[in-house]
Amino acid sequence: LVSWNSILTAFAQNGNLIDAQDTFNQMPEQDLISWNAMLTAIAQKGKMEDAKRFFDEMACRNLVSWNSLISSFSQNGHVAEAKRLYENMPERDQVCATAMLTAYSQLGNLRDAEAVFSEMQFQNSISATAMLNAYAQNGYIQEARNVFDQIPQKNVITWNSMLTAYTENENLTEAECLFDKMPELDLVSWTTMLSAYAQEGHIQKAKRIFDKMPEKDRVAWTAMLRTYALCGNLEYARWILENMPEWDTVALTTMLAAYAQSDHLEQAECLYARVDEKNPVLQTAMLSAYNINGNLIEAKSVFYQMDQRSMVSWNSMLSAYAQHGNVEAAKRIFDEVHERSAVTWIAMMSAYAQNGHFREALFLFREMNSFQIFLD
RNA sequence: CGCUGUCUAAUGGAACCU
Repeated sequence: LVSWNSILTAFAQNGNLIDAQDTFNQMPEQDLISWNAMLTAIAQKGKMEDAKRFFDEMACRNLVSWNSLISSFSQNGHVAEAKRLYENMPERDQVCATAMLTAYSQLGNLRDAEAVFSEMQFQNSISATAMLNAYAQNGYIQEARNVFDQIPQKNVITWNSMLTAYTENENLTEAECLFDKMPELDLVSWTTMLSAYAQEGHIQKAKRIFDKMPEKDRVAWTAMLRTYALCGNLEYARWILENMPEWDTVALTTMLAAYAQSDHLEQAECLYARVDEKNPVLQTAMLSAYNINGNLIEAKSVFYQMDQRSMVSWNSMLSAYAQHGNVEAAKRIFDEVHERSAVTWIAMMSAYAQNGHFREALFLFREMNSFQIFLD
């Protein structure tokens, strides 16, 4: 049973829902762990209606079942639903409280995050770190630091969180100071520091960090690639790409964007052609590379080749039409798209504004507020 | 009897608008 559950979990973590489902159906017996693993697999895919139905069908549930469902709701942006479940739970533990805390924080709702934290029966270092991040992400560095100082057992994640608190708030001096004091450095610590230097334009320092790293993963390589891209050194950026052990979508999109933003569309095309497996994210990156350079025809061609058109690709097409003065086409996309983010709304508003339709832009702005779309 | 393994919460890189 344990091995069956391991297989099930492995599929779930790869996002392979079909195989996970097969495994679940084929195993000789299922225990609560199997049900929970299956629930998580469905929910992580964002199929929240299915997840809820599965949850309701479960013969018995434990805290993990509840926590899994609640975390998934909040991670998929349905914080209100997560909150409803949270308040109806038979009992609560630190896991779901921490998940709610993070959800509130990401909505900018620091009050509720604080409330959840202080109502917790036992605060552990994970929940405290989540609170630290909540303060930091909403701009309260000193409060974050206070939480940090009060955590008795700090692990690498705690230290990394404080490091990010400083770098995200552009306090490089404090970040450096903290970095030097850290008892242990992992990939995240190094990469955080590297990106901080990159953001401030300290290319040499970033490179020095990169060279000092005892080991590097794809994230570190991509961060270094991005560093060179940001300062317009495309050759070094490409060199990094060619030397990284394994390419992934993020590395490739970073390189494509770098080419597109500096008028090297041919290079972008060339790199794109070299990739065998073109996934929707990569296609979207190439599409917007064309759009940045005003090539609506090629952008459309990529767009129509895609079998899954993500919201990001729709947004890109919308603003491409707007740039060409075709407000009607932009509006058509806006109306027909089945999912909108804040970016969609802003893109449509500026489509109106850039083409002189100020009244429509204002109307849309009011409509957006009534839909409770919040800007980051 | 004890221990170990399988499910849920905290930190780093990219593409769409401003």
